[in-house]
Amino acid sequence: MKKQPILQVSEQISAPISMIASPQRIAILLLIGKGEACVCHLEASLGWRQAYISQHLMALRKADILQDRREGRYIFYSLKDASILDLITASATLSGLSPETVSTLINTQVNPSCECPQCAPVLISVENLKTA
Amino acid sequence: MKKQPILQVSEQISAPISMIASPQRIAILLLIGKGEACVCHLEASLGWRQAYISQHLMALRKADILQDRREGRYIFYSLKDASILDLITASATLSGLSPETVSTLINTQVNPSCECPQCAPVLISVENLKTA
DNA sequence: TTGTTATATTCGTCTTTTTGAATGTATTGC
DNA sequence: GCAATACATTCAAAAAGACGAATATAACAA
Repeated sequence: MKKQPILQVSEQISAPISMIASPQRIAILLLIGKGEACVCHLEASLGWRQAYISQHLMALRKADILQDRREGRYIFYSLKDASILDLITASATLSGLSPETVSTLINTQVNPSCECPQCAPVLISVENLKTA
Repeated sequence: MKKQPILQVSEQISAPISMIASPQRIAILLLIGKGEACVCHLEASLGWRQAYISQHLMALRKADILQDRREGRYIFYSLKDASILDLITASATLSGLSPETVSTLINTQVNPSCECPQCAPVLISVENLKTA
C-alpha cells in the first residue's frame, strides 16, 4: 500500500481520536472533566479494578491527553487540553445524545464512596473549631 | 466488570468515534467531504485495492455514517451527516493541525486518474456541437 | 447471451488492542 | 526501621480489528 500524502495527514488527525475511541476511555475522561480526579475516585465511580484504571490513565498520559499531579499519596489527573471534551461532545451529538446529557456527565461530582481529600475533605469537629 | 450508567452512555458516545478511528477511514471521509465520491475515485486517489476500499465503505455504511446512490455502473458515496467532518476537524486541531489544512483536504477535487462521470465528464467535440 | 466494468461480499490469517493477574514502587504513619 | 495505602508496571491470554485473496453480483455493451 503506497503512502499518499492524504494518508499521512490522516494518520496525524486520527491520533487523538484513536486514543479515546473506547467506552472506557470516554468514561474516564468524562469523570475527570474540567477538574481533577484521583485513581481512587475513578475506582469508586466506575467499579473497576485499580490496575485496570491505571493502565488507561498511563496510556492517556503517554499520549499527552492527561497530566498528573501528586499530592501526598494521591495522584490527581486532569485534561491537558479541555477541548478533547468538544470532540467527545461532537461524537455524542452524532449518536443522538443532547449536549446537555453530556454536560451533566462532565461535571465532577463528589463521590461519597471515595475518600480522597477532594471527595471527603477533612471535617473540623465542633471541639476543634473552638480551639481554632 | 459492573456496568455503571456512565459506561452505558460512554458506549453510545464512543460509537461514531470508534468507527472512524483509523487513518484509512479518515482519509476516505475527507475525500468524500461534502460532496460525493465513487469507489474508483477513491481507488485512484488513495492507490489501494478496490476490495479493500469497499470493505471500509461497507462498514461506514452499516454504521450509518455513509449513504450510497447508484448511477449506472457507478455508486456514489456521501456523508449522511456532514457534522462528522467537525469531529475530524476537532481531532486535527488537537494534533496541532490548522483547520485550514483540513479544509483544503476536504474539498473534493477532480482526479485525472479517475474516469467516473464526475471526474471525467463527457467532452462534447466541436463537430457534435455543430449538430447540437 | 456473453463479456466487460464497477463494486460487493465472504473467508482466513495476521496484527493489534484489550483486559486480567501478579507484582513493583512511592508516600505516609507508627 | 516496618506496615499500610495509593498507584504503576509487566506479562500473557483473549478478543477485536485489519488486510489480502478469491469470488460474487449488478449494470451496461455488443
